[in-house]
Amino acid sequence: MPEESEVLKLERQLCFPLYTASRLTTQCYQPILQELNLTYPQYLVMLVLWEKNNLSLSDIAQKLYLQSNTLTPLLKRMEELGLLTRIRSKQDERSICISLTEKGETLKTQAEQVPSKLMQQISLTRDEAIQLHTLLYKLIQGS
Amino acid sequence: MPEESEVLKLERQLCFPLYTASRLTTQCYQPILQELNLTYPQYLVMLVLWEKNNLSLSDIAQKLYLQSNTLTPLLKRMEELGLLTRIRSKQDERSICISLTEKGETLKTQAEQVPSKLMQQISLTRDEAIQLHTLLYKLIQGS
DNA sequence: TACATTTGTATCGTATACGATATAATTGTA
DNA sequence: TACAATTATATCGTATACGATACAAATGTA
Repeated sequence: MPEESEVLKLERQLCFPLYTASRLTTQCYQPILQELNLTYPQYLVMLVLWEKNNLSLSDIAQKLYLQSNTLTPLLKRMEELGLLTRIRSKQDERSICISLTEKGETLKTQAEQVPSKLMQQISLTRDEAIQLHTLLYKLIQGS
Repeated sequence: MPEESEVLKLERQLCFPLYTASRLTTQCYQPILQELNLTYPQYLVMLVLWEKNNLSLSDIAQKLYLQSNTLTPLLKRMEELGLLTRIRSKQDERSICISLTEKGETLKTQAEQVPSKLMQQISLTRDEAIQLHTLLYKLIQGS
């Protein structure tokens, strides 16, 4: 059992490198995504929609583990940017259907360069990246 | 080489689980830290100060990879909570010395329960946690 | 069919993050 | 020693995050 004075050391925590690696990685995206005029969370929404268009807010929320209080304003900004439309569903008036505009669809071609550009900046081998990927998903599944 | 249509899949990205794991882990802290009346970034500042008191803002910034535009308001709030003091250094009037108050020092005892409480909620084995820790620091060092 | 419950979004308030910029103190240097 | 460059914080604007709550539409049920 470690001493009391040890358990609170910053370097012993798992959360801190998680939080920091996430922030610094997002910062790595910034110059790349700036060319697409997207923020990082906006890019995530685009990834979801490029994969499957015409989703409800709650579909996106579930895929990204985000809530309406984050997504509603985020999607409104993306609508203002002309990337997508937000239309009330007729089957269920509570639900909102998010669809890519042509501009949003077209952006995908440029975005295809993003992942490789990012991986070039990252100091992990391919194997380490896969390992990290696996561990992170395990952590997420348990949350 | 993966197909174009594959490279943008959400599940292929490293950044997304990193971002999500970080957010969800921070959410795990929330009920635990609420007992200490601390937010997660405030807790990080406390970890730094419990380890070494009387640091400048830039010392803390360097350890947490944060900037003054994040730390200044954060530290002001913590000052209002009575956890620390912010006093201009006499040797260098540009610098500000952050010191724990007695209340801030005392909180450490309660905080010693936090790491184990958190680890109980996490779905990783000890080995996996160590592995993840190592990979994350490698990622951070390269940023 | 009234009505309580659930569901899908939205709103509000607060606390980060961070790029860009400002400002005052300090340092380096001709 | 004037003065340009650097350094340590602070301020501003914008965009998330998220707990708490509101609200209307849909659903379940007596």
